[in-house]
Amino acid sequence: MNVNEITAGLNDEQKEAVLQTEGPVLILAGAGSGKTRVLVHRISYLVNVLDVMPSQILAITFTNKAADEMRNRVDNMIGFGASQIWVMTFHSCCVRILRRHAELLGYDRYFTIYDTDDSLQIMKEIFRRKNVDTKRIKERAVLHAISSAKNEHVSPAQFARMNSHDYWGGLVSDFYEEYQKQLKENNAMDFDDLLVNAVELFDKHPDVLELYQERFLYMMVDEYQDTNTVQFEFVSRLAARHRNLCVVGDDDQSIYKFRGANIRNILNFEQIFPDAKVVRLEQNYRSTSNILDAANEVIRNNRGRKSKKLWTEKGSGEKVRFRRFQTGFDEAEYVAAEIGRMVRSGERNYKDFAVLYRTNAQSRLFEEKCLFLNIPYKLVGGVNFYARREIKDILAYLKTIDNAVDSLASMRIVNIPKRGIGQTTVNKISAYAQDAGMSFYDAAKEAEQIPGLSKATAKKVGTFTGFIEELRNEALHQTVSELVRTVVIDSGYKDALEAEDTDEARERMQNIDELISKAVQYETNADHPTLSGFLEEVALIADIDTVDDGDDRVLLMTLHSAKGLEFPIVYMAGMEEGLFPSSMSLNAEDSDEQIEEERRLCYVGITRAKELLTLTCAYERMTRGQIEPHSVSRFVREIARDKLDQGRKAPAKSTIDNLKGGFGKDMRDAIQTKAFAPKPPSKMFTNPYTSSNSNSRTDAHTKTGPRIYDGTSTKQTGSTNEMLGYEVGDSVIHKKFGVGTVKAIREGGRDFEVTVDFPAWGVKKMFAAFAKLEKVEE
DNA sequence: CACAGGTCTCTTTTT
DNA sequence: GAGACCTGTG
Repeated sequence: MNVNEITAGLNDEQKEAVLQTEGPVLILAGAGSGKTRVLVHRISYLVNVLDVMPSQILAITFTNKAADEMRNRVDNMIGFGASQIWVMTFHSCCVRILRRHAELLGYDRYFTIYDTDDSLQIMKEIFRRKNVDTKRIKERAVLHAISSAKNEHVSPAQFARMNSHDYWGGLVSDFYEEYQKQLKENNAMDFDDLLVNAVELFDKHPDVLELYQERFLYMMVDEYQDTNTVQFEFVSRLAARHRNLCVVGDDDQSIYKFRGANIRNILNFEQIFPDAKVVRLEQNYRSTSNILDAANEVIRNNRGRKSKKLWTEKGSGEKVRFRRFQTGFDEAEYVAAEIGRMVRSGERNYKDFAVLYRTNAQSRLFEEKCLFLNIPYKLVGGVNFYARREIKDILAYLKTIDNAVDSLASMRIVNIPKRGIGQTTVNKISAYAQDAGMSFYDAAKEAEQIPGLSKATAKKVGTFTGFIEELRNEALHQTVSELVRTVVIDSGYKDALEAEDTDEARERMQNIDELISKAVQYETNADHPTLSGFLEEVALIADIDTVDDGDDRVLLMTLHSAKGLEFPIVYMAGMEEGLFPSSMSLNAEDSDEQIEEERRLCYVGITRAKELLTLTCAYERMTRGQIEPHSVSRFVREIARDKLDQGRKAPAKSTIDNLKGGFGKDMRDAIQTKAFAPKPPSKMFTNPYTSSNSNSRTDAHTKTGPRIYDGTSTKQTGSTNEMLGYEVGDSVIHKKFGVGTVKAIREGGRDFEVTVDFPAWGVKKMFAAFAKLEKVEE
């Protein structure tokens, strides 16, 4: 490949960014300006034209998904040798380096990586030991303070020097030190430590730093606006020698301040590197001009930006739509129904759509409506797969096998499944371990010597440690996936779950099966699969990384998760003051700054859309179980009225009225479901775009179209239909099991026990209030 | 020691 | 509304 081939199809600025390989380079890449493309072509140019060895190139991204995508495109473009290029996230890059040199920092190479939940457990233990009243001081607040310190690369000692003058500062210094001590004893690092320790390694061992400085002739950092101070230090130390550092970012898309991102890294790049070349990519290849205009109108309300004006050659496209609904239910219903309609009409696939919102809590409404309308979706974020209890349990076994020093892991599983080892026993072992300066697991191995433990108890503990020792032997000649299977079966975990015989237990078992497939996947992909390697990959995975672009489904996710992605059709939901921008930002002391960050988030959201963008909001929304009125987000108002397609105004109808009338809570719940369910057209909030019900009624494609709630049925008395909205013989939909037929309804106390036959799951008995079944028309 | 039932707290965003 | 934590009982 020659230069012309590599730069073919690039615009002048993109070409410049590709060819400007020497020295510091700042690429200010507006949304949708083709920055990934530039980076990929730049790497190709380095390798194919300048004959740089692939192993001398380091490209850093924030998410695994971004790294994978870049890796694939690089592979396709340069082929042989591409795998030698380090395309990694900050965290995985640091881990890779730290594994190799962990001993120099007093860790061993099998160190474990703690997630936020693990950190919280450690902090809780410290609170207990120090007898701190958790009502007055929150563990999470302390952890947050520690994390901020780490992001600024402030050590416990430095922190103490700077902050010990007041009570809070003194307390945090104290806990910071203790927390670090605890982690080190467990041979564990948290997310922030990975960066901090990598930088520490470089600072304390110049020879190691030199090794990597020599190696990486060319470095590229993506999403530079979201780097924090340690990340900056990491990068700048590595690049100090050859100074071929190319950073790509957009200050308008800086949305991770809460995580320590330091926007000055990008704003001051030219001060830090006075000889930096600056390239601006301002042509947008993603969105129509209407969408781009809306984005520009919103973001221009921020101050202190790098001057930048995105433009496009694309046509104007459709106007940005704005729709306001009575409730969040109506909003979700509208969105889901419209998606369903557009897919059924054949103009779109499900994967063309994304629904973006500010908070994860909003996802439930959309999930429910999608299920209801049989729309395939993938929910990104929320509870991470790897944070689920059963997964953490199994991983704790693996961690104990791999790194017996990780006391958090061994304490977690010593009585899982139940072995008759209670809290008292755990405390005694733990105290013994503390005194002897050993790990929990090592102390457990000496159970019979621990004072206060009965013979019988010591024997139970011995069974546990014996089992772990067996597993260690197995680990020597079993693959990771085999080992997971062995753990699940031999520990009795599987039997315990099966004995429970509940839906929840079955779901947990399914998750474990999924973990096994992930292990298999890891074994096939990794060059040298190891247990540590698997644990590491699993620890650093983000939910967005699991999105497969090939699947045909709607994506539901937060605005934060959507960064870096694009979709033909985007819905931004919950455009309301107090939700977006969040009330937190409105009430904060540095409110102005925080609102600017929210505005950048809004900008990110708008610029995800290629063809059609719909902003939605609700008059009233249920928060904390309470319905509260909401006004339209300032961000919507910042877009000139004539640029918005506002649909047709509809009369407001308060759902609160529907709830009045002295019902008990159960009754109210039952009614509430109905009140929010699709209503007959005559009663409905009518907007030309929400009339999905009348459409789907005649739509032959819909096998399980939306239920048309018959308002007259409330006039009947005493029937289950009135109470539940369905009766024996009806088809109902369940959140998890899908559509099934009601076989029986039995009144039991305050609730109904409903028997439903689900074709895919068999016959289930469930309580109506809990199962939230909804009738579907056949 | 295990479990059930009640109480309290918290919801911004995440590698 | 959901999850963690506490408390009392078997």
